[in-house]
Amino acid sequence: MTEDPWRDLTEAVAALVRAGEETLGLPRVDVPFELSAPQFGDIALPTHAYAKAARASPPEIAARLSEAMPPAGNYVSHHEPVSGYVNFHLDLGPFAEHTLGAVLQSVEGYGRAAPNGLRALVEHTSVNPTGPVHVGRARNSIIGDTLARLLDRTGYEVTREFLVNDSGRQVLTLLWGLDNLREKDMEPPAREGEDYRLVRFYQKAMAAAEDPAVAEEVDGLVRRLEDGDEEIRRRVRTVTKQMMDGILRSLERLDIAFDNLFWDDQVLADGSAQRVVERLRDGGHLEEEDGAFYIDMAPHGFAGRNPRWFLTRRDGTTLYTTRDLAYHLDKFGRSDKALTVLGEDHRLEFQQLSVALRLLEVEQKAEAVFLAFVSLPEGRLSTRAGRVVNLDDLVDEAVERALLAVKARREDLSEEEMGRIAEAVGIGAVRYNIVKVQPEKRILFRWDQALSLEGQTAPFLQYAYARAAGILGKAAGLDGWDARFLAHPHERALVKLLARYPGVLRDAAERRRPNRVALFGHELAMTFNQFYRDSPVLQAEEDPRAARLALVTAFRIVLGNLLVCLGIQPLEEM
RNA sequence: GGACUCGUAGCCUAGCCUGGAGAGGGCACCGGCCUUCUAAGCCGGCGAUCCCGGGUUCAAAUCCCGGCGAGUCCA
Repeated sequence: MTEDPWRDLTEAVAALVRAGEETLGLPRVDVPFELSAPQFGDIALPTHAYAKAARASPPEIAARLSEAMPPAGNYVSHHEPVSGYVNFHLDLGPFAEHTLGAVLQSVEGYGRAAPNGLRALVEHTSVNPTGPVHVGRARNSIIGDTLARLLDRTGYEVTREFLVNDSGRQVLTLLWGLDNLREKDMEPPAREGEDYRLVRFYQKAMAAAEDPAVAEEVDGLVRRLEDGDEEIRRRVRTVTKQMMDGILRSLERLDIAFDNLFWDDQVLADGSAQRVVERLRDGGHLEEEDGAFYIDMAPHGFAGRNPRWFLTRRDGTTLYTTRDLAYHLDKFGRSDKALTVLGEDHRLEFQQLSVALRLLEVEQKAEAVFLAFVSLPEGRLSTRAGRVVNLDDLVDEAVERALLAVKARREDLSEEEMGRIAEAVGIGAVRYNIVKVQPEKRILFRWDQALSLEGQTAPFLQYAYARAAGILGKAAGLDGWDARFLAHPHERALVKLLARYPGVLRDAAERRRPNRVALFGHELAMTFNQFYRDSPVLQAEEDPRAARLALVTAFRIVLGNLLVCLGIQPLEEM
């Protein structure tokens, strides 16, 4: 049984409405919705939908319906008709008791659904290992990691996976660079780490590959790898591993980690990529042109400039798409839900992949979340062109700014404590500023925006958490409390938000909108700040004090859970 | 040429799936609040043709159609 106090309330309201409908002989109408304006109560039912059947005006219906319903219900103190709506008012005492009780009992478990017995595989980041993580890639990592956390909380057994593309042209171009370019001809690396050392070879090699002779050599490497040349395979793996070390270390600092790295060359080595091509060919789904195989997508509703989806090149080598197809089949064998976080440039390809999976008569469907690009004022991010903002630099800068802020207000803390807080604030700010924006929305990267520490940001939430922790640290603990002593509008608002938290997580997970959690967190923290101003806790009379302490305790638990769900560290002080 | 995504105050953004009560938040700007639990905060003010046009509906930022602009893709 999963705790969800808000659902309990809406069900109680629905029960009243059902009773009223029955008495009046009205058809059943769903969805009581929540209110934006508190002066109208807590939950409202618009009655316009009844108008036709009742042959009456909404204000009349509202009046009759309110009259016909039982005057109160579970968690509902009363209701009244107001110009076409029935407004329900929650009975704050019992509802607060129910909500706070649920939070205090479940603690970290509050907002977490019971295991559903299903395995979810979340693939994210999966960039070509050709250079350090830049902010565009990091958007994928941050949103992917947050989605994984959300699915975990909605009951899935989650695996986080990174598809390492170690058999594509890009990586082989890098390998060519290592064989043919000299380090002493290059600028020193921008930072420490193998990824920063190697990316210079990649950039120069890509430039060199403009020359057809060089491109020809790279093609040769691609062919040798596909033909099973062990030496090439081993060397690619070595380079890729070095690069991945740097990439994973950058992400680790943001508390982003993977359960599994899937090495792309595996589907070549074990023959599964070739087998997929054969299966499609045997099924009669492939066409051929000069030895290259493709699926004609035109019958499947694709009408672009070129509706052919190629699986192999003329020389028989596979394309990225083919390997991805084989990889998906592998994923399906290991999971009940396979979700991939992709750049929006993969949209069409993903649809084509889905068609191919259908042709293969695979039952499970691939799911994807698409992200719009992050760009700089001077253009798209490009590792190849060196037009990037590296994640490491962004994080360093954020932590540095956070450190200045801590130093300015907390001279009492030790250097070490200030450093710890700055790290959590800086990293939190970076994650939050990225995750708060809806995935489909394009981001124009601006330093001041990415580094912002005020307003709708992680430190705003962390600060509210620290304030709550501060109060609780000074209180002796929680004995008996009576929720009926909560009465102030801000207390009511806070209880309602705490009650809604489990539903918000579920909704964010189902709709793949992690930004909703981030924005809900802001609302929660903002409401707490108002409560903090208006309702003194420690100095209050005994009964309100106990009730408010329970509220603050519950708030700290819920905001803490929310922050962890966003990969942001809650801070006891800041 | 075709397809998909986005368009909400000077700037950023929520709401759109599932249509309902003066379109919610943040930044910037102006004015207030630290002798009481941390001012990374709070309160007030300024600021919106919800891209444009049509349609559906008692009711449209939200649904449908047609434009326009931006982004992305079509070995």
